[in-house]
Amino acid sequence: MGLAKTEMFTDEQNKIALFAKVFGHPARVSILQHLFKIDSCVCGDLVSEIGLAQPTISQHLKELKHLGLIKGNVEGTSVCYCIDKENWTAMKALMNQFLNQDVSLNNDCC
Amino acid sequence: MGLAKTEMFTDEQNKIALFAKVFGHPARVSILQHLFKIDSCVCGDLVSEIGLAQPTISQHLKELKHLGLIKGNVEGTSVCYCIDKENWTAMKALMNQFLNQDVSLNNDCC
DNA sequence: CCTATTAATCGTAATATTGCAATGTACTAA
DNA sequence: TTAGTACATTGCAATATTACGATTAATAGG
Repeated sequence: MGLAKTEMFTDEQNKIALFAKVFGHPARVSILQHLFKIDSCVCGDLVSEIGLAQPTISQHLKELKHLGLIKGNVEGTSVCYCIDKENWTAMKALMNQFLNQDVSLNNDCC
Repeated sequence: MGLAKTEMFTDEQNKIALFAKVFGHPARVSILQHLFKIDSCVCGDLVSEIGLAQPTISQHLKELKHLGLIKGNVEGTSVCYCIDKENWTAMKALMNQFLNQDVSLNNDCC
């Protein structure tokens, strides 16, 4: 199928999965790290920095933008992309809640 | 293609992507949350709890196990799955490092 | 206007993921 | 031994993802 049955899960579970999915490709991890590092960016930089073809980078940027994690505005012939701080912070809170579930329980059956 | 070019990224980036990918499906998020909640589990519980077919759950468990996030031992006819605390903690550290990148920079170009 | 530059979009091939029916395996109980 | 239970594996159909060449759209500079 290749189609997740999202209707049987909670909104929270689906939201966590959506964010995680976008981090599930090293190119997008790399793009985000680069945006944090240089704190302002254009697409061209990313193409030479990362080494994938321009349409491929553009597509990854689109996915990140679609989830609201980055935003971009046109600056002449190039586009300036950067992290959307507000949405990043909200995403971080959601993910931390999931990741920081209490691990110190007594499930010593394994 | 459908094939990520992992060789052009750092080990860290690939590792983050691998963990994120496994969280990129709501069924696996749900399984992990359930394992945390009841703090000991068998597969049958999950099948009735989550509502996907038994082979599907089994496959998701396999992926979680492959990354070391859960472990399971056979208990008679059933299998007891639970969170692998040590690996979970290590994964958490890696993901937090990625998620907690400093957001308070002055990228006010956007 | 014409041309160069930059990035988005389209189209498509290769591969991966999801889900499940059918089947297999391993153990338990009678 | 036989039957039942619990889970894993196999095989396959439907769909999604990744990557990129070719093209398009938008802007800048002459």
